[in-house]
Amino acid sequence: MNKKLDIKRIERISKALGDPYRIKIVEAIKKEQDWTQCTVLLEMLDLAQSTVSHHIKQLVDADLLIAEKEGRNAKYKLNKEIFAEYIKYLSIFTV
Amino acid sequence: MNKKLDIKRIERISKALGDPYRIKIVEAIKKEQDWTQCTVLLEMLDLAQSTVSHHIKQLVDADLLIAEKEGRNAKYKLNKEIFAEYIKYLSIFTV
DNA sequence: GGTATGTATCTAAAAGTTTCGATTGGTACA
DNA sequence: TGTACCAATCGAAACTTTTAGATACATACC
Repeated sequence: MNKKLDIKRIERISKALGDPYRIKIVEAIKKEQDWTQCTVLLEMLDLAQSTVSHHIKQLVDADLLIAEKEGRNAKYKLNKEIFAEYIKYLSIFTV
Repeated sequence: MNKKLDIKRIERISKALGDPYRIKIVEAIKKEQDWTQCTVLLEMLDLAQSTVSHHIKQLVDADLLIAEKEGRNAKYKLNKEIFAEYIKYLSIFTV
């Protein structure tokens, strides 16, 4: 485990978090007990389905979200480890 | 102190860190003992002067850098507090 | 099988970002 | 005072991202 994040991954993660809708998505997923259904995110954001799908993809591609399929439904949860790795990287700038 | 970061500020900070040159800039400044001279950053990055100036501005506008003028020279240092606030915000996603 | 439903992908327009060269404005120094 | 120097800003081109509608694709249900 604990694979170091290179500059490209840091960039990806930062970019993924650099959008208000995507921040809302991770905050919403955080609030849920278990997995968050895709439809919950769709209803929450006043955006087209394809747009929400695009935002989710950015987060999944940055490894910030873990996606899973359940029949025709999709569900997501936070990848806490990647958030932790990102924080670990950033912490060098606080000393 | 300890002003909470709102969603707009989080977005700004994330965006500022979402570029490889800007990541290099903060890493370079981190490595310096004291303030980092603007010319050091200019020499380091193979980019036009105006482009480097633009990148620095993104970081300063996100409050990640503190800028100071010294005669006709500019110098920068990391705003450790803002990095710490950002980390604090992100840490909710790791629990 | 056919139809409905949930999500992803494609396409294209609009909006935003990055980049550079040119210009500007301020400070140093002859 | 004039010239050199450093950094910021302006303007425009290239590139990227965001957005929505249309379409595709899989799964569920009748």
